[in-house]
Amino acid sequence: MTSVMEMDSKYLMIYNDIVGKIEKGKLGANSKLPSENEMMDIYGVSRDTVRKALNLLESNGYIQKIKGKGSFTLDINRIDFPVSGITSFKELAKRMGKEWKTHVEKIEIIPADEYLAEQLKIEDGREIWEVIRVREINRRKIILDKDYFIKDFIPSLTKEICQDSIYDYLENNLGLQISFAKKEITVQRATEEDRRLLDLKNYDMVVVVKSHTYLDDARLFQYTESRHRPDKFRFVDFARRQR
Amino acid sequence: MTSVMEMDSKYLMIYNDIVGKIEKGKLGANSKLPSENEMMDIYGVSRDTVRKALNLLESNGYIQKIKGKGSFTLDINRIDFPVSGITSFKELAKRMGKEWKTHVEKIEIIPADEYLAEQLKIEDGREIWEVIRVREINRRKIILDKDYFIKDFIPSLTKEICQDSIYDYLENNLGLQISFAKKEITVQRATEEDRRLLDLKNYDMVVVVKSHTYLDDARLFQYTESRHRPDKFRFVDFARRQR
DNA sequence: CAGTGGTCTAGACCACCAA
DNA sequence: TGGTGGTCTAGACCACTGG
Repeated sequence: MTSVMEMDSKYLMIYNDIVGKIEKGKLGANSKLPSENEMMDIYGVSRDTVRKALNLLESNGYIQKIKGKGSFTLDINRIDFPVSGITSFKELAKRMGKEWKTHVEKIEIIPADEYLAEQLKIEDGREIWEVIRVREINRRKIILDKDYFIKDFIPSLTKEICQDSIYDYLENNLGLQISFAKKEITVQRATEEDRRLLDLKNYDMVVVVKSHTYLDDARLFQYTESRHRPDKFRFVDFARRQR
Repeated sequence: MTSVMEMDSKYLMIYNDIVGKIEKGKLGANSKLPSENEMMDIYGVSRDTVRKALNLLESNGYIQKIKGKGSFTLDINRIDFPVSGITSFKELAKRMGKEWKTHVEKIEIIPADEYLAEQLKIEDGREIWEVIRVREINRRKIILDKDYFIKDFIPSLTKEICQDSIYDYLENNLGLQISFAKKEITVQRATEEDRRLLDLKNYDMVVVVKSHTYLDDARLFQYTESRHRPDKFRFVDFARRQR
């Protein structure tokens, strides 16, 4: 209904400005950024605001701050497919610039069985959406996505929405704010369903990414199993050492 | 030489205090934390210091802050094997409380070949340490770790160090500060070496985790390939949605 | 409405680094 | 030594939640 007012804060504007410069190559690898004091003048903000932007850049792997020396861009190749984080297939595919397609195999309201009820932390038999989609990249069916949403959050769901992006619909039409997810990556024997729906070649295993996704107010609303052909799976992560 | 003075800052003390309460179960799932104003009194610090602690808790998946309502603990099961982040096998094994053992297959100084030179961003032929270790858990050889360190950072290396924890040695004896890493997870066909050194049963694939690890001052010093038996591999991640 | 977290400011002192 | 980032403070205004 109401369009979300996108009022970016100052520190986010600085963050986005520098991210842009890094990704567009205006700031090469290992460049020294202006000091925090200089940035105060450049952007006309307080030091704390500058620091908020720099901390975000650091925790997202764009820069490294070194006490007494300054902040430096990292030469990590951030362009290459950071599956880490919460990103919809559509967002990802767009970034990769590959030819892609989604086949919607099933959209149905079902009562939660024991397993799904436990995953979604609801009572047995509560109504949930089951959405099964096959992702095709470069004309090969490579990913099988099985999504389960608690019905209460999503009154209606159409094939068009599922073919485009469900996250897009949730965030821009229903006003739901997706906030965080817990993910688990394992490797399993392929099921009959995997073999039927995917182009598995002669592989007998699939990579399974299970996600529990939560809203802004910490309510769990989605459980997903994303099943990938092993040779086409790649997960890139940036991690900082915990002291 | 000099023992590192561990002077924790105020916000880290608050962070650790709350992490402890959550992990010891003193703060159950979905508990409401005191408000930021209350915490100022409780800990006798300024609001900004409280907020730094809370932001750390939030980005590490311990709590969720909700505007106008408060901060709440998440019921995410943080005990279960968070392979995410940078953690040595020893640290991990200790946490899991399983029976484990490390077999050191090889410690050698070799000249970097073309591939390793590229991975470590050094010239061909520069001296590097090659350390090959097999990790045994519950009497099964499950992980093959192939580590490569730039020799300049590590003058000497012994079997004892490799059997214990190289990270421990680097941080506590050489005074090197490990800071961040870029990781990539893929699945590959098992090599002859994998089959020879691991108990692969009848699996013909392995999960390969490649890491580039960097020091505090953003210098790359390590490249690692960690090769896992597929059924024993599990990677758990906590991710926040990027706005 | 009072209380909450989100942002921003101005100023202070410290530890580290390079010259 | 002067410049850098790291921590901490006190105060301000805002937007959002609840009763």
